[in-house]
Amino acid sequence: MSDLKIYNSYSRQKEVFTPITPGHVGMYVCGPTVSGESHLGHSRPYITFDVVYRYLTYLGYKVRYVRNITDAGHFEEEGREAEDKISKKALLERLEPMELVQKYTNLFHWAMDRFNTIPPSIEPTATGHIVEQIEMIRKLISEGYAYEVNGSVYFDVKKYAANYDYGKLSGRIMDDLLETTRELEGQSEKRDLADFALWKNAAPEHIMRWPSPWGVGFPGWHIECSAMATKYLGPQFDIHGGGMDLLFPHHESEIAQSTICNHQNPVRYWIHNNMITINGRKMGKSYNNQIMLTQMFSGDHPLLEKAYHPMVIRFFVLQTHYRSTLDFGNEALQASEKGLKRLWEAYEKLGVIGTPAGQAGSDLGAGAPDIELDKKVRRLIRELSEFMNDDFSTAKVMANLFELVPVINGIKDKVIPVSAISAETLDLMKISFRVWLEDILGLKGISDADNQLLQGVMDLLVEIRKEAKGKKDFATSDKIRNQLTQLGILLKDEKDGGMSWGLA
RNA sequence: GGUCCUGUGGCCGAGUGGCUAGGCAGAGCUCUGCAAAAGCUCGUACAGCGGUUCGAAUCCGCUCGGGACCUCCA
Repeated sequence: MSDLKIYNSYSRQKEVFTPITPGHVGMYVCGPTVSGESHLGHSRPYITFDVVYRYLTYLGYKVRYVRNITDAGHFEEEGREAEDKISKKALLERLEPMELVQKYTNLFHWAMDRFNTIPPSIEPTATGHIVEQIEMIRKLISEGYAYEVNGSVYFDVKKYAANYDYGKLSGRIMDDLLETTRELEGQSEKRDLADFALWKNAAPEHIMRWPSPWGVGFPGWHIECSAMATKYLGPQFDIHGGGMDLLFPHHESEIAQSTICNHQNPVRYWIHNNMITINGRKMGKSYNNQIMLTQMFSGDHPLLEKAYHPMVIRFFVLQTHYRSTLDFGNEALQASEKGLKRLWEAYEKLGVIGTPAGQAGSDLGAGAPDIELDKKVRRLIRELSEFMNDDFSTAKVMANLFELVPVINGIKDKVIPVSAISAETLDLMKISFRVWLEDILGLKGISDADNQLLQGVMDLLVEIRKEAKGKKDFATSDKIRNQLTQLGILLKDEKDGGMSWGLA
């Protein structure tokens, strides 16, 4: 169906993508833990996999995209009581646990919408799949790979490692794991330090709790993904994505659980995105260096020089390869902002080239065809697919789109005659920009000027200014432009006598 | 300590051994009533030291620096 190559974290090499069921793709991506507000770091996986989803769809695959909401809260915070993060905070904020979870889920959805990410096909919650998780744990016990102690159930990693390749995904060596695993609460009841919890007995103060065959408790962190992925995508599916920080232990454990339960390796292609760093360090709770998305959008954070539009962040993320780290910085963000504006304006100009509105039509025939230019344009467009097929190289895709910008501006400003490129090439450019910019990269313009009323008022002002300019009444024309500038509206004179405007 | 990744011009970043990625900032020029925008031109960067090679940012070794995971984590 395509020549798409994906870097598979499991094999550590690029592999040609071949779906299990021809024409269909099952993709699971680890979603957010909604015990708190999403920060800038969270934008990376969801934007990355949104583009993966969009591209697979563009290639013609019918994709079932499953992304979970972790709302059951996790535990085992070192040194503390086995207290659920969510329930603890709930007490502080005097909210019901589910009320809190709902609040952050809504906030997450709001941010994802602003990023223009397409909602997943299914967005299952951990709390909504307690039954499935319990069922899976039962199965693991009956298979002999899990054991119960004091109302908790653990996965027997040592036994699994003896028969399967535990640690392959994360490059871990079993012997090292046994030595380097830290002392954690509840460790004593495990048979081995490397074992992980499938079900935890809930202490009395623990608010989130469900009855189970082993008593009242709550599910372990890794089991939800295995249970929900199996339920909606089957015992083996095509793509599993998530942040690199989830490689171990989360994804390694998922493989172990699912393999025992379903008797096959659950995932064909593992895709992991790299981290967003700030001053070279990963953004994360433990580092206390996070900038929340609400703060990014509002500019309300000491590290932010200004507010950044969600599309600027999306652009920023896509300008680098998903497997590289991306370093946060005001200068870099502002570069993205200007870059996006330039690209988007060129895209809008492209839309009217060759039409009566954009070109007078009189000088359309002027100038000889520029074979070289035509070839260059076609090459740049052809390469877009090649780059994307090479493990989603969005950075290169954008570089090529930028190389087309001077061509578009040149034609618009009549530095390059329209006739330099063939009508077919012009059409190809128009279609390509729409498909790549909007459909695949999922970008949108930043300007909020889609207001009918404002549009009408601006048309009027532009009209008056044109008249003033015609009479060489520069006092009036400058007044209009300067006053608008103060209001945050940039008015620009075009080469062809027209005027364009946009919000600064 | 173990495993792994990484070090590119002012900033962010592509880079498959030989063919100036790209964006932003900066400089000059053109266009323009002025401005903005736009167009053209410019910086010869690859942590350091060795090695392999006709040729290395790209492969190997060492040194120095940064980071990730091993604990919740996108």
